Order: sequence, then C-alpha cells, then structure tokens
Amino acid sequence: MAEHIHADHCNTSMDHIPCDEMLYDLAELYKVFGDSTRVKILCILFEGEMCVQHISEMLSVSQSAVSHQLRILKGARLVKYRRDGKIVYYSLADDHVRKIIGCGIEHISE
Amino acid sequence: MAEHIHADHCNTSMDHIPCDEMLYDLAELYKVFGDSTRVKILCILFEGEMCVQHISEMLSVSQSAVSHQLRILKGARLVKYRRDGKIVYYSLADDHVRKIIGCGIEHISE
DNA sequence: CAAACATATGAATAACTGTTCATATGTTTA
DNA sequence: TAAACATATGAACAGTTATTCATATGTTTG
Repeated sequence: MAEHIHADHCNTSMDHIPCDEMLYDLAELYKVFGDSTRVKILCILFEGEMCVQHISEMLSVSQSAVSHQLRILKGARLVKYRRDGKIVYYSLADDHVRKIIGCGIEHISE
Repeated sequence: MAEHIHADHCNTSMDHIPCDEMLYDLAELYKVFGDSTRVKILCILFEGEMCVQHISEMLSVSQSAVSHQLRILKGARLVKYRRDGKIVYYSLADDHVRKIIGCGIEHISE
C-alpha cells in the first residue's frame, strides 16, 4: 500500500537515481525474496495454484511456517489466494515474480 | 564462487523448478539487495565509479559501514573495484544489477 | 451442533544482520 | 621515515527475523 504512494512520486525508469523512499521500498521487496523458504514457495507456485498443505509437504516445512511466510508474500503482493471450502489456494499475483527470479538466476549462473 | 558450481548443475530457464541449491543461492543474492544502504550504494554506482569516502558522504553513512557493505556487494559479485593510490573506486560489476533493480522498481510502481 | 479438518496467528526463542568503535593495513607526501 | 590519509576489518551490541508451539478462526460433514 505504502509502496504505491511512494512510487507515484518517483521515477520508474533508470535514467535518474530513484528517490530514497523508493529505494527503501525496493529493499523491503528484495528482503521478501531473501529467504529460501519463500523463494521455494514462489517457485512451486510457478507450476500453478497450490494449497497450503501441499506446499508444506513439498518443502518439508511445517504448516505454520508456510502460513507465516505466505502472509509475508501476500503483504508484498507477490501471491494471491482464493478459498474453496476449507482449502485455500495460493498462486502468483502477477508475472513480476517470474521476471525478478529470472533476473536473479541469470546473475547466479552467468 | 560456490554459486557457479551449483548453477552449472541446474537449469537456467524457468521451464522447470530450479534445484534446491540454486534457490538457496538465489535467496542469498536477494538478501544482498534486501538492505536499503546496499541498494542505495548500487544506485549511486549507476552514475559511474565512485570512491568509498564519496559514497559515505552521499549516503550520510559512516565510512566503516559503507566499507562493510561494499565487502558484501563484492562477495556477491555485484560490484568491482580498482585502486588508484590510496583511493579505491567501486563500480557495478555488470548490467545484471541494473536489470534486477529495474525489475523490482517495476513491481513496486505498478 | 459436535467433531474433524485446513489455515491463520500470537508469543517465545534462537539465529542472523547492520552499525559502531577501535584499530589495522596500505599508500602518499613532507 | 614519520605523519597524514583512505580503506578494511574484528568484536560487540542492538535490532530483526524465521521457526516452533499452542491455540484461534473458519469450514465441512456426520
């Protein structure tokens, strides 16, 4: 939410140095990617939507831990969810995630 | 260094889920971007090479703190440096940095 | 409605991280 | 070579964070 407010005041292109608030928000965003559990969750969601339990099993991470991390991913607007009965399905919010992770992989595997 | 070893064993494209080691390395990379001081340093270096003292002044961050952060950026192969007398000039290692930060800004300002 | 199930959440703890301070290393110049 | 300067680095401390555990919320089914 706050990101939007800041972002509107700043330039999006890389022609000039982004303003301070934007750089702060940017760091906040990358912090979200800076945890292997969260990155793994995101990559699992590349395949399509998935429920919490399934994610938990695939990663061998407790349901609680996954849920906590999903909350953070939600907060960064990286994932969205829909409820179907008692099951909640999570999926990627948009294509930025794929792009950002793609950029990172490019750097590591250069 | 280790990243290279892992990366070679994994797929770079996004067709399949990247392997565990790669996702771990990826999180490590994003962790580096996940600090506003470091992001600011990187953005300052968009303008070209710059010495430690100058960076320190521009950010109003102590010389020591900047130096510590530059070490981390160096470790992630995001910046390179050259020594000219007593002054050390830092600059971006390659264009990945610009790309990664560009992706991030795109997301925040959507 | 009660029991079972799926998910979310608050508190606590252990591990990690960024800054500061003091000092070391390396380079120039007087 | 001594002093001054630029940078690097180790230790310590404060603040942050990810997981666990216990439990709450919300949903279905018997």
